[in-house]
Amino acid sequence: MDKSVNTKGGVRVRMAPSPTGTLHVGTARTALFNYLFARHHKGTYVMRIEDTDRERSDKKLEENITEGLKWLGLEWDEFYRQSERMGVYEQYLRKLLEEDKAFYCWHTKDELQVEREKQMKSKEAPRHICSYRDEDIRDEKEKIKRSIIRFKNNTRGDIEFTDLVRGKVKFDAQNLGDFSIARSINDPLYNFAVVVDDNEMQITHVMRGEDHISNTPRQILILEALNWERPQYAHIPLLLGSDKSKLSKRHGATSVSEYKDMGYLPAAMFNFLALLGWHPKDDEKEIMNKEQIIEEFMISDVQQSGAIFDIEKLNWMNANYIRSLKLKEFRQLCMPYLENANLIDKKTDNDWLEKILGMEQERIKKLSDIVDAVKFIFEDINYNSELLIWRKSDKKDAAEQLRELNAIIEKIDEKNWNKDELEKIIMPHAQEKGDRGRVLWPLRVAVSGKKASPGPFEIMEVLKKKKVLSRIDNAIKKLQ
RNA sequence: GGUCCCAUCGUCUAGUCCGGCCUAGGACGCCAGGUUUUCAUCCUGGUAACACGGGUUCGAAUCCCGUUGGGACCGCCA
Repeated sequence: MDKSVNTKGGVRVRMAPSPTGTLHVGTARTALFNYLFARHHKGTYVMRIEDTDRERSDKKLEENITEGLKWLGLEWDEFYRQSERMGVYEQYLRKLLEEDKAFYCWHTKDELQVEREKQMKSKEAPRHICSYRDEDIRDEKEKIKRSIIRFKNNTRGDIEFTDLVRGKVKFDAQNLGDFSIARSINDPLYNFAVVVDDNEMQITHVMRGEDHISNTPRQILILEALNWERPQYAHIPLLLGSDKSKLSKRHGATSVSEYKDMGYLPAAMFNFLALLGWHPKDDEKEIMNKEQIIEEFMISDVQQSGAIFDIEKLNWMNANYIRSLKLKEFRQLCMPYLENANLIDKKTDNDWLEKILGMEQERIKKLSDIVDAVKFIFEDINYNSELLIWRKSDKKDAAEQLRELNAIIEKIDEKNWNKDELEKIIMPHAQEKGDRGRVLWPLRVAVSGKKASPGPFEIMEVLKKKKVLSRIDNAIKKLQ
């Protein structure tokens, strides 16, 4: 199996999304592999919007795709839109027609459907070998209007190509039939537009999802009819859902924009997606930045089987990236979520906010988690009084500890109100009791209202004296 | 149904091309322990896989054949 990559003369790759849906994470991963390959080989990365289907293409979706790709950091070197290149396709379509390598077919959709079903029933390969393939209707305007253009497939035997991730792959050309290449002379179909563009844009390596593998022989036939050179192909395995079928809506979020909104960081997504189907030579380090990944990426190391999109690992990775954020960056990233939840507004003090966020930075997995995590600081808390009781103690003791704390805290000057000072005063007191939990647990629950939270002193600092005292009062009341 | 692709822990994978270093390594998850008032972090340890059957060979996760299983595609979508 020859999987050697020919990069002589510089590589040119393309990503070719179709604006008929939002940017799917699977598409993003394929785009990422193209990007990695281009950057690794210091080649050119072309972005081409495949919007030949005018009815289904949508500018809004195109924007969702380009925004998503940019967000991930996959910046391109050249940009094209197929809808703006219709003249180019027409030129080559005419050429094929003139050379009798393509023809008009006026079978109706219904006729084709019936034919297909019949073939499937009789265990044949579904294909259309057109009975009109040798008719010349050049001058019959009406008939042309009802026709589509098909490729006249006279090839016998196998079409073989070497796939960079799979090795040799071959298809029987006969099974392809006279496949369609255009709706009309100025309305090309996918397979045709791709071949023309890949040639015009001098694409050296076609790297796309495995679901395109069966299009490859058709594209090879077209390109050979036009006497063009073949690019090298690499079919990337699909991204799968937990049931091992192609990742789709029913498995959960599939759009890059959804993950962005949930608060996954682009660097984490980049890293995670790169590791799905590819692995660096060095086993140990999986947290890698863009430069390291580009440096180590080899298309020949790409896995041949599909990879399941495992949200658990993404969460772990994202938490990792969140933790490594500078506090200020973290604050800026969190603010939209907090504003949205009406927890903060333009007047909220940034230093104070950073203290709050700093408590939770290493506890959350994605930015949107921050809202629930810090809500207790901003809003009144509500909890069951049972929660106040330390596991080795009882209700009476909890109330007693809180009363003692109240007296101590009352005396602390607001000027010295910070977590270090608070700890310096309260810790020795807790230590005296022999079991720090007896004091610290009820205190922490009283100020947080939660079973699990940051430490009491940090919380007290941001809550300020007045609120702390009132929360402790409340807790004591709850215990009566 | 036809064609093509794939097959190592639950998941992502290393090892496969060039058979022995593999009593199969790493990461996520999970479990246990340590640190901590709790949670998270951090540290230590553990759990768990070569789909099956034949062959080739002194020796197979690795090569060959078959079986089984899974997936993708089969449009006047891309």
